[in-house]
Amino acid sequence: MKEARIIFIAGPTASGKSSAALGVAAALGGEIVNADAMQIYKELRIVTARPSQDDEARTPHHLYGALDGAQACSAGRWARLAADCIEDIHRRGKVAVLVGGTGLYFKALLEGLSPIPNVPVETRDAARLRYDALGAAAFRDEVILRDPAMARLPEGDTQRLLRAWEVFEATGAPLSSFQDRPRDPLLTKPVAKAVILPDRETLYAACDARAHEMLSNGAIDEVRALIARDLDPALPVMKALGVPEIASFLRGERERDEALSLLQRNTRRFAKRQMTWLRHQTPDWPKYETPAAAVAALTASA
RNA sequence: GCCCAGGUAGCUCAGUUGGUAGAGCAGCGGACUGAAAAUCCGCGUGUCGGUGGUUCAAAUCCGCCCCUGGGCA
Repeated sequence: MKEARIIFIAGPTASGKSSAALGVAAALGGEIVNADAMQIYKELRIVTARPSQDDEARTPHHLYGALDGAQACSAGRWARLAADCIEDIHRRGKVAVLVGGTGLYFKALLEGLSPIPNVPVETRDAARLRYDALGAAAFRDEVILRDPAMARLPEGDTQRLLRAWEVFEATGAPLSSFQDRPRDPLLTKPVAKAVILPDRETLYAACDARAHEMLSNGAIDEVRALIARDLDPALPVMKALGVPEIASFLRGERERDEALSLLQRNTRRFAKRQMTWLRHQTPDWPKYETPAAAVAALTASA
């Protein structure tokens, strides 16, 4: 592990991975790179529980608040940004500590994504229009006609059906034909990995506490400001946990307490999904129950 | 102490004239290839308060006991 100058720390929300990253970076002389799909947008510092300005002042942080919410990030885009960051950090002679909860992002960097050309925004919009025009069932039929392998997708899986449709529309080739090709990893250097998987009860309590704290510490103003921008509701930033819940409170559709318990529940469910993903998709990553244990393991042989 | 009303899933409750139980919420399991904090798929998880009795059969009927509300003392 001594030669690993890239460190990945993954874990569900509220598992303490940010503090683990700080610990590792401090011990090894590292810089931190965000691997979280929502913390990359600049609008939501509080709602996405980004590292504090103090933390950022103490240790260099990258890809936090790096993009405007008016644009959509993607696994591919993030992976390229992250690869560049890692290169820069290494040029400075530091260790790159990547930390986040978006498993797909780590996977995209580590294993690469199938080589699919960029789909223009217009095509993406066209997919949505087509979906609205045809309805879920007929849209799925059309996708399967173009790419029979997509028959595995249930009618309700709008996001993947849209993706299959737009890739065919943009390239004239079925999505599965790209997915069958070998992927090109963006990283070839050795990586030390850790997954933080806390006890379920502890994690849920942390989720609840975090949501509560957010709401009393500016999350509402933050979401109000975001809404004022009047962005396309389909944009990722508009779907960050906390945005829909708080927005409905701001519209007067529910009480503050209701919004809080809804946010708490949704946060717990999200954490559960992350745990499932991490359990099954990272079989060879060492698992730790606490951030401290992960830090200890990652810095032990350094 | 007496009189009511209740004790059924983690919670709130349904449960017709007796046929070993079901909703909502919570929860659990799983999938995951460029919007992944997304998008989906699946699953009732139960000493029906306890104990005797009636009955072929009791969450349902009867007795006693325990517990929780409320009322009267």
